[in-house]
Amino acid sequence: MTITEVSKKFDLSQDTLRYYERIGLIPSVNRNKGGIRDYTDEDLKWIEFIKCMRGAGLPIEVLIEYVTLFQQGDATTQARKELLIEQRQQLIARMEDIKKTLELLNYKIESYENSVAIIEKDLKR
Amino acid sequence: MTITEVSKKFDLSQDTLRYYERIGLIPSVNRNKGGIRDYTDEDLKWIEFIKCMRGAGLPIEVLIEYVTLFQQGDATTQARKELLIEQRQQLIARMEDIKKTLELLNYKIESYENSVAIIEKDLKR
DNA sequence: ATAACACTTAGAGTTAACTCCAAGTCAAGA
DNA sequence: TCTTGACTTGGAGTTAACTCTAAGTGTTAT
Repeated sequence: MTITEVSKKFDLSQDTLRYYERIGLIPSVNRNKGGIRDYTDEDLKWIEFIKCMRGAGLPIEVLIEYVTLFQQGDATTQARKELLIEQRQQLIARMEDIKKTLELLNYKIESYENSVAIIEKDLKR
Repeated sequence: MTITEVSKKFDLSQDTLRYYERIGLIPSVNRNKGGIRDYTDEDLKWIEFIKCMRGAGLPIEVLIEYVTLFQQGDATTQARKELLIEQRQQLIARMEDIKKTLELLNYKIESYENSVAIIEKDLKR
């Protein structure tokens, strides 16, 4: 699969895909005779995983570490697991923040609804 | 209340507090005779609100717009309400992303648990 | 064969959100 | 009086995560 196809499939710019590869956020992609990237299914799996994690806000640095550990083989499974558990904790905390903020937003929006209602009542007088 | 006290109360650096004021993210704070900031309860309310919103990731630009609208008075209540509704939408979307990612993380962690279990079984042979 | 186009690399530039720094002011204590 | 320390301002520097540019190569359509 070419970079153009991958870019469309995942809605990531070609620049971003090359950048991710350059910094080691995805394992390096094979080139064909002409030196052009040819993504394998394995590569696509990585991209999907990384895109999901980035979408939730996991830092690139942490994800690079995960990929690096992965490439070091079976000796690092424990470390990888711990890394994921740590990130899960962070995500749960983020979710709590968002929930709290959503409640406050709901409350504020409701009060705006009430005050708008009052203004409208005023207009009808 | 002095900037030191506010900084401690909300766990925001003095630099951040001054920065927020400078860019109009909080309405400007009164100074005493010596030119030193003296935060009112009203100011604290704003800081608490902004801190909550920033904690959930609302962009500074949007929050500045909200503060600006607020300072323009009652004519902007409708616009402010719409702004909050829009941001609520965004937050709900963020939350969905995080939920999806949490599920994937849970699944991955579980598989690491299983593979570790297998390794341990191997060791016992 | 030549033009058009997608691709390559290395490296510079951008954006958001701080964070730090320098130079200066002012009140309070030794 | 002198020094200490918290504060002031304006502006420069930093970090993360892209995003863009330039210069060059290789494949395809006319």
